[in-house]
Amino acid sequence: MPAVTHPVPAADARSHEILASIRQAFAEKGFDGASMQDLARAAGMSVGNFYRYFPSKAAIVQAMCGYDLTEIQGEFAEIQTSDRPMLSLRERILNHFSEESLKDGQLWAEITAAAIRKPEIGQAARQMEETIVSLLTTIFAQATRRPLEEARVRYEGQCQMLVMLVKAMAIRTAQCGPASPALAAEVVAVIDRLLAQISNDTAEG
Amino acid sequence: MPAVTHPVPAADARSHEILASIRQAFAEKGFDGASMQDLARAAGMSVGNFYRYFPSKAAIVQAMCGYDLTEIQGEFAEIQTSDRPMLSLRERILNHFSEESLKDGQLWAEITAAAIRKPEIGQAARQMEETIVSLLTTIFAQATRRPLEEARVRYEGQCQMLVMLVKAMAIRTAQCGPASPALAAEVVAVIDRLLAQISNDTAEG
DNA sequence: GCCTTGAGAGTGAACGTTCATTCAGCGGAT
DNA sequence: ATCCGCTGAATGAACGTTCACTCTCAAGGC
Repeated sequence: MPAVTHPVPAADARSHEILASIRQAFAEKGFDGASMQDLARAAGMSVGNFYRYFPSKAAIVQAMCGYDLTEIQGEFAEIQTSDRPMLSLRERILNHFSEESLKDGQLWAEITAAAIRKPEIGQAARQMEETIVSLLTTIFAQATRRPLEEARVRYEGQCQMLVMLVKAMAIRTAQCGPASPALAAEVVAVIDRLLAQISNDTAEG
Repeated sequence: MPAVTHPVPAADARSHEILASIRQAFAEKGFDGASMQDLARAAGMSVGNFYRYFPSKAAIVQAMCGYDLTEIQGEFAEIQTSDRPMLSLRERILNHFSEESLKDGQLWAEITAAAIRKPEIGQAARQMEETIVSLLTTIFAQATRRPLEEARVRYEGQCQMLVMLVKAMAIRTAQCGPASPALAAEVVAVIDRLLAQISNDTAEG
């Protein structure tokens, strides 16, 4: 197995399976609310064996972040190879609002709260956001035909705004149910304005 | 004492004192992370006595929401009686970004996570948001000289967007530290556009 | 003046439960 | 015979909650 530079290796298939099966239990009970017994039961194994995979709850969250991150990187790879990356990006973002985000929002609410309390988790969560910002930047650089470094400083605010908005919507959906059409329209308008602003900001004209 | 219609009376002075003194401890340890012993110690009293004021952790959060809500209602009252309510509102919103929001963001991250898990807390949190939306609506109705009912349906999306943005920024600040100037500029731009849009939407021209 | 009363604020030990964590031991493969 | 993946009972600490108790003090009878 190649040594990974991530803070948590956890890349093996079994860990992924376990992570997938405890995801819901973890989201429903929260970081402190979910006991190791709960999680082991959700994973369908004994407590002792569970400890062989995740020595602490923080490790679970870190691994979960890593897991989600690779998924997101895959999504971005698809976006980048599509023929209209900016449109494809928009579509994926809006997709996050309509479906499945109930579970995701709950999980992210928990992770966010835990990230503020536990430094190790905070680091993982922050690294996740930074990576997403970086992936967005790559797409924006491509779309505007600007060097990556220039795009980084030029679109920093927009990237962070996008990440914050998507996360806020996911959490809000988990808390209040699907957004009202009025709110959805407002959010889409902000996102569209933001993306259009970047699309019209190409180098050389 | 007059009967209050709020779900949680908790309006007496001693409860307020206790709430203020456990606020930080609660935010730092989280809903499940903070034990009743922790909270009693933070309040400077014995466990037994603490239970006389708050029979459960959910009751603490509910009372905390009620407490914050009256504070916010006071703020809105000041805004409403100022000579330029829309400007005053803008100022107050931006104020929330610069200062003190570290502690508030942490607390709100905790409350949000807990709100998804525990229905009683979810109700309190949702009621809080609804009240704020309602207060915003009142100001917007006044500024546009429209009847309240019309303003309610007309500005629903904008109000919810504002609440979501302010909360997201507070939580983000607690997690990542003060926002970069680029992000701050982006958020302020969205808010200004939103407020300007409403200011220019007066009835009769 | 002085004693009695009782209600309100406060205490902290005690209860049974659940927690994170460990580890002696199990069956099946080699 | 020996490894290996796995089990689940065991451990002590910490948990939420209760309760018998003390302290303080104002009211009221004598």
